[in-house]
Amino acid sequence: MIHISYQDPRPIYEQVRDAYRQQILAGVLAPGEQLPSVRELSSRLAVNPNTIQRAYRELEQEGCISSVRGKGSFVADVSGAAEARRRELLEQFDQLVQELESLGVTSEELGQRVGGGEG
Amino acid sequence: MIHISYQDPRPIYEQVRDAYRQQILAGVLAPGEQLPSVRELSSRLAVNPNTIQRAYRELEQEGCISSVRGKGSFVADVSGAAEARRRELLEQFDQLVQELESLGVTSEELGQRVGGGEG
DNA sequence: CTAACTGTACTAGTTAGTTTAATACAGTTT
DNA sequence: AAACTGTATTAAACTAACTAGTACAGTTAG
Repeated sequence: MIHISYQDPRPIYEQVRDAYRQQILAGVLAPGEQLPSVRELSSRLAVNPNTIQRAYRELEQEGCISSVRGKGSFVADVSGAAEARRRELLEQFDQLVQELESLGVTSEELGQRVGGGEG
Repeated sequence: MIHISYQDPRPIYEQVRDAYRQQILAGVLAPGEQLPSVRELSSRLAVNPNTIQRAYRELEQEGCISSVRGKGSFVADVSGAAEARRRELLEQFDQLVQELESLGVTSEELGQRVGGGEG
């Protein structure tokens, strides 16, 4: 299940969309697996069905899910969407590295940080 | 000078605030240096003075600038603000690394990426 | 002191985005 | 036929961002 927070400044539909995208692209939810229906999820999260529908619509446009009238919404085959997301995050990564280095953080320090506990 | 974009979904005051914060903490603008006045910058960017004032107010709260009634706004001594910003960006960095690794990007790949052209 | 600059505060109105609400239609399944 | 599914539409409420106008307070140059 996913959670939403009213403390989070992001709109609800973005929280729902981002939470499912993360789980789907990470493989937590397998291709073909069914998502809760628009009405059921809106009821569980105590928000309006339109809010959930917007999240699902954007997930479908991204290629993360496939919605079929009368049947439901299902996790899609996401190789393409995963690659697009990877590129997007790597771009953010490069920008972040650049700003951190302008603040005096060294490449070595960042390298150790991604390495975890290897060196 | 800084630029704003009406294509950018971020509010104008955030664009102004973030642009100056970046330049100030990177040392592009030296401590003591005077910023354009609220009225002058609002005129140059063709936005309302209130919008600029909000950006300046937040920069002052962050410790990046110091505003004095009647005199103007000046770049502050930013060692504290820089350290706070560094911590903030490193937290974002860690989250980004975690999400990238959940997409199958390896630590090695990210390490090479921060290193630039060293390997 | 006056004029022209500076930051700051306040109120009001507009606009855009988010969310809710209610309703309706279309396809699937039992 | 009934109960589920996604989808579309319209209206309203609410909030944040932005604009507009005005006013006040401190500084500086004449």
